[in-house]
Amino acid sequence: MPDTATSATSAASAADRAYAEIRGLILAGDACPGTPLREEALADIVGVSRTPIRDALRRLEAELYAVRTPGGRLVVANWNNDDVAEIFALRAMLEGHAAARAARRITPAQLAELKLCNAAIEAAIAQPEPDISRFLAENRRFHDLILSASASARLAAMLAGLVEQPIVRRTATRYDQADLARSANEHAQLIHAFTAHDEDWARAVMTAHIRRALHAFQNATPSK
Amino acid sequence: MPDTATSATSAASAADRAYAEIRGLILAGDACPGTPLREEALADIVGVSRTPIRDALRRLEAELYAVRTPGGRLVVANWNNDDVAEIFALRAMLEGHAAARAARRITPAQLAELKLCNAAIEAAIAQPEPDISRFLAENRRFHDLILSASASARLAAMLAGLVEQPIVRRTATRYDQADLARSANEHAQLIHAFTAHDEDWARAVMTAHIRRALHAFQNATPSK
DNA sequence: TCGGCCGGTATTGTATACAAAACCGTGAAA
DNA sequence: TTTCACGGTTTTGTATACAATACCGGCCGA
Repeated sequence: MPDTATSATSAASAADRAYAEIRGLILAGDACPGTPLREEALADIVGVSRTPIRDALRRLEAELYAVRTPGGRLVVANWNNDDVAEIFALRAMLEGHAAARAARRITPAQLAELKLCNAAIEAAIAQPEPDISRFLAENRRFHDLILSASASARLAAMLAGLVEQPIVRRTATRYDQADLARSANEHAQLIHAFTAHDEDWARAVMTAHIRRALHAFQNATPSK
Repeated sequence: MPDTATSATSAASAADRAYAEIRGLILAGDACPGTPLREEALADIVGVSRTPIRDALRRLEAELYAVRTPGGRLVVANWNNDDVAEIFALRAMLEGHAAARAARRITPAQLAELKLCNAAIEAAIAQPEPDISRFLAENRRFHDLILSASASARLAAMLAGLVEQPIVRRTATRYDQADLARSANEHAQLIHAFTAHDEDWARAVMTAHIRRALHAFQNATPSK
């Protein structure tokens, strides 16, 4: 079962591989909250020296996958439901902002690409047995296209650490066919807003799109 | 002439000092946009080895002070007026969100501290010759207090790389006495909103507070 | 004259060695 | 019994050496 998050084990720098692998350990639950992240131990696991491990840990710390104890040690962070809700709230704000910017700047070529992308999404979910992996890949591409149309490197950097593919997956796997169709429909609405270059419309649709995902996610993970 | 941004040269890790020093070089204009940031050269300047320099550069890259060329080299980023406007827009959103969260969670003790802080601000600007340095220090503390009352580590992390003290300084030094008073008045309004635990009010006042700062900044730096 | 190969040089990526500091168990004194 | 100090051990911080790769000049052929 290939996992989009934990793969990418080759053809990148050692630091990138270390980042992906350690992140995978955390997200898979192999390293539960509070587990110390010791550089040498991780170096053994990943098969590289401490230097790229440190690099990876700095990134994970910046994205709050790890937190620093008063003494300077790193441990796996504990994400409660509130943290996840906060991530969705921030995503809603920032992606809403991205959509607003994109509405003003999007080019006909980008718009065409967006339409093709959503067509692919509709194709993936139209079948009796929806292709969730393809839905996820194309969904991600859809949001990335908007982000690049928004032309703000800063926004892209801030969102990079916020879009947790495993969370998106957990949300999407709980979507029934109607939910998936609703998602594609919201994308279509976004395309209309972009075509009209209507910033407010685009922002509102995107915000609603993501806030709906939050509640779908919360229904998928009821108590804890 | 002590500068709040470039000082802090002691009693911290070498990586922290390197970060502060390199950041200072960029913000002071000693390293103009496009200048390559070579690790060894910076190591000589700061007086440490390449290891903490790399650490500092990774942070500066994450905060978009530096950008990476296709080949993996770092150069000083070029911030145009649009970038600065985007920073203010993001700050307005995120600090607005922080204010909303704080309105729900703030404790009486935190509220009292906030009142004291704004009293200090009012004292600093009430004189015929306003104490801008003190205004800046207390203003920063005011915003930090709200951030901590919002109780979101993620929000704090995202805002950390966004609040450019030199930009704030450039804005404040152009404020006349009426502007400074208006700023303190907006803080007072925030305190009222917090006292009433009115999220929407707090968010609106904070958003307005920061968007006004944007325009004050743009008036201070007209063309370029 | 121009475009593409090709080698030296500069620069970053990674590994390792050493220094400094934090953790933790032990034991003695109150 | 509790608290505090101490020393060994573990862990991170920094420096340095080496490897890999990108840059840039010149040279050659068209």
